[in-house]
Amino acid sequence: MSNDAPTTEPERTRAPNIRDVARVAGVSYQTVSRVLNDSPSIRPETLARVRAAIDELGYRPNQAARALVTSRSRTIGVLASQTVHYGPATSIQAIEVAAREAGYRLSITNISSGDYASIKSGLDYLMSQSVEALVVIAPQVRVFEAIADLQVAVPYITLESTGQNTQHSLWVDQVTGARMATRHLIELGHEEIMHISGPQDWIEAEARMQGFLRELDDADLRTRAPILGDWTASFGYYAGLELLRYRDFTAVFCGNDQMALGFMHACREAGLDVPGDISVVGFDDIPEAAHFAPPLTTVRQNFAEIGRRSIELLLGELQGERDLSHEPVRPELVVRRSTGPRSGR
Amino acid sequence: MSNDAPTTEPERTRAPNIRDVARVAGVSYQTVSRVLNDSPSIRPETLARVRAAIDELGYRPNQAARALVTSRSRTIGVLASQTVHYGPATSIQAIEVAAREAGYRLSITNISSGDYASIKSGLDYLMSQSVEALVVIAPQVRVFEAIADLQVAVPYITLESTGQNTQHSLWVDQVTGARMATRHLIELGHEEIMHISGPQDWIEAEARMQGFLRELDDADLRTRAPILGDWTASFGYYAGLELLRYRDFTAVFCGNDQMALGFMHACREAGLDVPGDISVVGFDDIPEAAHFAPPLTTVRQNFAEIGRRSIELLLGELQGERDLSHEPVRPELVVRRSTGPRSGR
DNA sequence: AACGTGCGTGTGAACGTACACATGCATCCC
DNA sequence: GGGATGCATGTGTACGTTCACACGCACGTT
Repeated sequence: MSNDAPTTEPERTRAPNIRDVARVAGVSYQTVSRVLNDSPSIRPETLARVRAAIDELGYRPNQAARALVTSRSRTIGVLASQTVHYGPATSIQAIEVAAREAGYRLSITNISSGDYASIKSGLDYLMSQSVEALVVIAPQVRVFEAIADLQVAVPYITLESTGQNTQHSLWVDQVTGARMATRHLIELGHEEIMHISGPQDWIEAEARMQGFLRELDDADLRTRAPILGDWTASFGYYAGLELLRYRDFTAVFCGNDQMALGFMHACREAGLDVPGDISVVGFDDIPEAAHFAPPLTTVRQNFAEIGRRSIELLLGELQGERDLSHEPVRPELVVRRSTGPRSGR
Repeated sequence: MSNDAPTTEPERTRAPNIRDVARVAGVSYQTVSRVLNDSPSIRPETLARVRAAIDELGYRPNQAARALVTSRSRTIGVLASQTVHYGPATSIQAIEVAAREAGYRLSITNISSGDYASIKSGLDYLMSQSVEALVVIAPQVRVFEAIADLQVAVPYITLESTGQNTQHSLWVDQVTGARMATRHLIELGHEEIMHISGPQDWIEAEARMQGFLRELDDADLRTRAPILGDWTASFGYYAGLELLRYRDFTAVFCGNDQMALGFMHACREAGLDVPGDISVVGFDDIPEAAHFAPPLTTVRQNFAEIGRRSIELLLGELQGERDLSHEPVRPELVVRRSTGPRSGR
């Protein structure tokens, strides 16, 4: 049956072993193991022989076996919820780069919904992979319950904060960011300001809303109930169509850039000028925001920085450092052309 | 030093074993194993006892040990390159959902750059994780060399195609999509059409460019050298500023929606109306495209569908199916308001 | 000359699980 | 009524690796 050309094909039945390598190199398997783990005490000559054998056989260490005996997977778990979004995706990218540089890999799992079972299942999977540390980019409130319930035994960090779990959190100060955005509008003379928020069970959405409300409060301006959206441009559009029927406001602070885009679309359709008639501020500063019509004033979050630092902290904790002092990352207001002084209506 | 409250903390030294569970349940470890693997022949009573023991100990099967002995990881590897982009991210999301439903998990690795070493390293990692199948969403040309060189022994599928490796590819027909976009412009009377393309080593970019050129050729229209961009809105903007100094064209086909956004921004700054003075078509139909100014005519790709089907095919192949007949997915032209008849200049 | 010391290397165990096989027991058929 | 059959469960072994320890050897020291 073996119609294959009778080349040097070595009976492809099973992947080469550490012992196979040892046999070829003429050493014991332990010596091979030492080579793999960069042991210092090994003769250069032996090292070369082993390396040659590895190449010859195309040997690749079996991670499962290694993980089994060491209980170290050299893997960092990521629990995410919306990897399609620009922010999380950017953070994850930075996390991967930082992890890779430290010799770690990522195991990413998405939770399908924000409910408890889904979160627990995702966390469960990561723990059973024996990840050594955990980054949580699933900004739903229930995540914290799940982490507590499962008695997560590895260092972990969440990329958002409810303000209570600061020890294990690293976050862009959303409240401050929202206040900056709101103050900017106030300083331009706006007094009737709307807020289109994200979903209520998102920590960021809640924080941005709080910042908005507090800043208005401090300025003794009327606060009005924010609209609860879903982060999409479409929602911003339809919310805009609705809101603009009354036009009892001169500025809008949107929970993210996409909703701001949709809202500005609605403004155009209603024949209103941004910023002439209505000022709009977004949040996130996605790369496209600079090219909206008009270019969007927004609050920049350094997602990559957050990702990098989370790995830095986690790695430190893995090496026994206990001093996890970290401050919230300050966001930055980027003023473009979607905001202007209140029109003299 | 242990200042912890002396609660019922159960000597946290090591995670519970399959044998620990067996001891508690009063059965052999093999019986526990059977419960874990849904073996049919087990008494309901025993089953319940084992389940109870599992819950009591908080036992979680060790995936590394399991993978070691079975050589099955129940994991599908994903080699990606730009998970920040909407398309890949959407596909990955769909892949994860489909994989999860089939009891599989994902191991995603990003290649840091398009060079061979980076691709090989990523592929290497996935293979050493003993993934059972592979989805490649890294649309760089060199990926195919790497797959061949490493003699990837598991079923794999690439989410793009060079036209030669159709057996292992599942793809949206980019050429047809580009032709549809171009024909749309031609039918509107445009004769001088520019193309702002993606990077040359991206398979999609190349295919879209080919479609564009062929359609122009079929219509006996003048073809001109496409601009090679980098997919970003900023590139579209600066390319637009440059191109509009001459204005020797009346329509632009952009390689993706982001570049189209940037280009339209440049048009506004140059005081040109879209579509009055210049028609613009994008590619991808990202969710924001419907809210651009003006809403963008573009070519929709069903990224989620592609993701779903890739898992379907892979799972079929894992179960021995050899008939991997699959057709390229047809894209769809979405006409919005960024295109119009050629102005009578 | 005997001895500790360090280096380079080898031997036995262990990690936690699944598979092949063996066992005890009840049931069925001729 | 005795052997074949099926069910529920238990025993040995293997997967590929690392860790703790043991070993032999060439040093330099006392």
